[in-house]
Amino acid sequence: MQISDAESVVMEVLWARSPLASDEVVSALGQQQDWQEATIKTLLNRLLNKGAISAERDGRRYLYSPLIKREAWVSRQSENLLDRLFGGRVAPLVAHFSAHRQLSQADIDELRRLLEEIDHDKP
Amino acid sequence: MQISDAESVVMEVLWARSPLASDEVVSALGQQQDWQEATIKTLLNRLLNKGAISAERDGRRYLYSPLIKREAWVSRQSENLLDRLFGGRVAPLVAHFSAHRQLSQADIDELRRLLEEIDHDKP
DNA sequence: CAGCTTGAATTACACGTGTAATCTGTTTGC
DNA sequence: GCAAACAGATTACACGTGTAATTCAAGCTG
Repeated sequence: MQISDAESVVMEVLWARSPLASDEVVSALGQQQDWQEATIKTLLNRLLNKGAISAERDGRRYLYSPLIKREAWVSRQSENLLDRLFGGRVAPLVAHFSAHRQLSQADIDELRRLLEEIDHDKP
Repeated sequence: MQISDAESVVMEVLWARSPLASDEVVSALGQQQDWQEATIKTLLNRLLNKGAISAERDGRRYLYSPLIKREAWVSRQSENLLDRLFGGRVAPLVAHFSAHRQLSQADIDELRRLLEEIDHDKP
């Protein structure tokens, strides 16, 4: 199942909190997105048809919840990019960022901690 | 400038070796891609119109070369994904992979080497 | 009961993209 | 010189997407 860019913005709202009625989604997006209500309704509908979210009746309206997990979606996206751009390897990606974007000291520290953790968890 | 998925496949060929005539691109893709010649011609043309590649006349045909650098394109793609999925931070991305995909020992070693290198280069 | 209001569903429409087929103009073989 | 071949240019066409407006149905209000 494919989730478009605009749709993923709506998904993020529902991943953050759910279930939500459509007008709650609208107001959650009000700040950051310059969309008409109708646009958001369309996106909710498309997500519904795709089976990415569910709708539970609540009186005269629906409450929407994600059906797919953010983790799964993030995995698909990341692996896709990793495969296409870095031969499926993580290290070259990190190397790329270290060459092109400042990795903050905090980033580096966190990565180091991560690596140790991983090592300890390994049998 | 936006490069679509199909277009990027053609770009990869030209990034690997250039300049190339269209039929060379076709045969380079013959193995991995199941496209008609006409399709590849279309993609070359679109890339040309977008200014992503250049065409230098060579007798009755053209030789195509990339105008944008792979590095730049990779950067845009990666930062875009990182921003959308991981709040723009590298560490959470690595954490995600370590949780969801086996990081091989080779990966881990390489990451560790990378971190040391970075540390030494830092003032 | 007859509108108003309000959610949701349906319809709209332009644009990029994937995937070609066809046309056109030059070159080359007879 | 004329036909065949071939490279590039133009045209095609369906589908997803971004971005809505319009319509429909069901309560709510006076």
